[in-house]
Amino acid sequence: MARPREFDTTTAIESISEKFWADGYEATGITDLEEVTGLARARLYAAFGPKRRMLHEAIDFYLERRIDQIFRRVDNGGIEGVSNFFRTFARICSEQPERAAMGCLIVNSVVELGHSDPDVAVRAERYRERVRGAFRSALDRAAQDGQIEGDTETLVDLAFMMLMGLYVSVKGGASIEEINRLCGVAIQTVESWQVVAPVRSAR
Amino acid sequence: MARPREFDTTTAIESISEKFWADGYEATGITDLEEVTGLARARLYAAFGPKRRMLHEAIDFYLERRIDQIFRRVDNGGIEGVSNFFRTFARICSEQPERAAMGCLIVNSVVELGHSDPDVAVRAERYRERVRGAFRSALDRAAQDGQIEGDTETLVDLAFMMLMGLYVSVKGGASIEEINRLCGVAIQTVESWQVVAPVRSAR
DNA sequence: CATATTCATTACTGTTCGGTCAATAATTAA
DNA sequence: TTAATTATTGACCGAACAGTAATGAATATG
Repeated sequence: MARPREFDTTTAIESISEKFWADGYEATGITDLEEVTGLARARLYAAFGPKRRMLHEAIDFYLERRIDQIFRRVDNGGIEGVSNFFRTFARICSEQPERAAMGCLIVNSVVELGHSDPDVAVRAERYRERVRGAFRSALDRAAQDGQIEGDTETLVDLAFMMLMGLYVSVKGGASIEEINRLCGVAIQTVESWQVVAPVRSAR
Repeated sequence: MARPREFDTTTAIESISEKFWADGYEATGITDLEEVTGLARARLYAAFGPKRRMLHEAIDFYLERRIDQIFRRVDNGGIEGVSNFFRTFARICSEQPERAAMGCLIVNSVVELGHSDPDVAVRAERYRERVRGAFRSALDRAAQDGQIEGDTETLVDLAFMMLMGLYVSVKGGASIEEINRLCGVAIQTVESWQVVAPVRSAR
């Protein structure tokens, strides 16, 4: 081999990821990516390929370094794993409102680009399965412990839909009060799944 | 006044609305709008102003002619009003999969553009209140009829989050089976709110 | 030390973008 | 009939777009 690269591709992708995350795919120009990375466009193209590839790499980074980390705390966490996730969601909205208002890079990308780009679609599927998988394993554990009864998959569906509702809401600029209320409903819903006694609990 | 306009602005806006709806704001060029309307760009600009205004008009059309119509069937509809809404959602996904995959123009716009554009934000708020208002009035009626007990607003929140979850899912290219399952969960959830007897019902 | 290979830099490509303008046509009010 | 007003037309901006070619600098291996 020859001359080594003078910048770290991972930190570059991290910056790119943040930009796409904050502004969306079409609204982000290569010039913007030059700014946030401090790299000339030719360097970006040489390292990552065309703009779409940059998005794909950005999503991969986001999946590995954000989503996976967050949902590791949900995995096998029982009812609390899921409810605490929504608690954390609310907390972040309070503590870092700007960041929270960015929503989720993958949800944003999917809604903006639809399912026409197969490379985005496959990553969206990976995301979906990571998130749902975390909910599922947490609730399976809960079922195993006798914490809940009934069909786990239904509860996974519900948790997933509620999460998407939250992402759409924060992107729409919902107030912190509203987000807190929605998260409260989500938490309350999740906790209502818990069997408190030998007798089935009410809503 | 003077020379009358040779085209109907409403049908033009309808076409524009469909294009933004299908492809998103940034991905839609004025050239695309010329195509779908059959009008030269200068005519579009003269009639509607800049591109952003065209989106605003498109959203207004969408609000009045799509959203309002759909949710009129939910207003004061009781539990059935809400559950039937989700049933209709599932049916449309089966019957018109392409159209269903477009999701919701306003959700799409909000997720793509965020809350930075105040003219989009105010329309998003109007949308939110129309949708939630329909759910609320339906559930208020249900409470009035003794069909449900407990806090209506919580149920409105839940219905809204589930709907957003569905919109994100269809945009992400979820299979018809998956959509049917998610709608089933939504319907099941809504129906679980119903008090079946003098005794409180289980989940 | 030579050279092959990769990287960095700068300038630049052609295209498409949103938006406008001047000229002409059509209409109504006076 | 004329003056005023508005709509249509087609060409036309400058700017921003994604992407590239060419040159020079750095380094690993022979």
